Amino acid sequence: MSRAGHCRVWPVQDYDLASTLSCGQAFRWVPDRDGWVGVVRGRWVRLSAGNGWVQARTAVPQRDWRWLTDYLQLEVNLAEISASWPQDPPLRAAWAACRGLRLLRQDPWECLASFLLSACKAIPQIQALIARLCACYGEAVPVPPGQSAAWSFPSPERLATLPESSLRRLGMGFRAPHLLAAARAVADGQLDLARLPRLPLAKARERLMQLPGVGPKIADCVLLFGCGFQRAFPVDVWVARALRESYFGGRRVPAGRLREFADAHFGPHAGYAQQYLFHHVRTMPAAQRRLSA
DNA sequence: TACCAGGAGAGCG
DNA sequence: CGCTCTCATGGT
Repeated sequence: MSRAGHCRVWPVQDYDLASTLSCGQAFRWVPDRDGWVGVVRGRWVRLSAGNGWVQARTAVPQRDWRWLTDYLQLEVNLAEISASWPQDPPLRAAWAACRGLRLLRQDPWECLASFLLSACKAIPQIQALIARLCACYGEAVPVPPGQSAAWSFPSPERLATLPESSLRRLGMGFRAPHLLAAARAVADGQLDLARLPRLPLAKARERLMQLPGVGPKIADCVLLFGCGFQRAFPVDVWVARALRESYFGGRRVPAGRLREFADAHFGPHAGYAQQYLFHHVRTMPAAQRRLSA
C-alpha cells in the first residue's frame, strides 16, 4: 500500500473501531457494510478494521495522514492507561467488557457545538440533529463515485451569521441560543479554542463554562474529547448511575462530588475510565454487570 | 399519558 | 450547599 493516495492501512493492537466510533463520544459516524463512513476535519473518510489493523479510504488522495492518525489516536498505548487505574472490580469489569475502546481526539469546535446540542437528548436524536445541522449549514465535501453526499461540520463563522429561528427550525429547542452564543464567541475570537489545551485543566474548564449552556458536564466533554485533557471526567446521567451503583452503595450523590471522587480515585487517565464505565453501563444490563464484577 | 433523554441555570430554604 | 422547576423536542 503506497503512503500517498486514497487508501492507507495501519497496524494497531487492541483497537475496537466499532465501539470507538459508536460509543457516544462522536456523533457523525454511519455504519457502512463492514466499515464506517464519516467526515473528519472536512474530509470524507471510510474506515474499516480487522484483527491488528485499521484501514482508511478517502475521496481525495492524501499526502499527509496526520489529521486522521491524530483523530484516531493510533499511537496511544491502552495497556499503559489501564495500568494507571486502580484495580477495583467495577472498572476491571468495564475494561474487560469494552476491550479496545479508544478515546478520539476531535476538533474542539465540533465537540463544543455537538455537546451543546446533546443536553437532555438521546444519542440517536443527537446524531439526527447534528446530521441536519451539517446538511443545512456545512459545506459539501468531495465523496467517491457512488457514495452519498457529505458535508463538513459548519464553521462558527457560518453559524454566527444565522438568526436563532433558523437553528430552532432544525429542532434544537432551548439549545439554539446556546449554540449561537458559542459560535459568536469563537468567530469573534473572544474564545480561542486552540489555546485551551495549553491552559491548566481548571482554567480551561472555567473558560468554557463562561458560555451560556456550558456547565461542568459539557465543558468536560470538550476538554476530554477535543482538547486532550485525559483527567477531565464528564458526569452525565449514565456515569452518575454507574458510579452511585459501584462506589456509593446506590445512594444519590451530587454530580460535583462524583467528579471529585473520580479525579482522586481514577487518577491521570480518569477520562478514559469514564468512557469505559459509560459504554459498559449503556450496553450491558445491570444484572450481567454485577455478575462480571 | 407520563416519563426520559450524555444539562444548565435560576430560585428557594 | 442541595433541592426543584423550567427550558424544547421527540421517542417509548
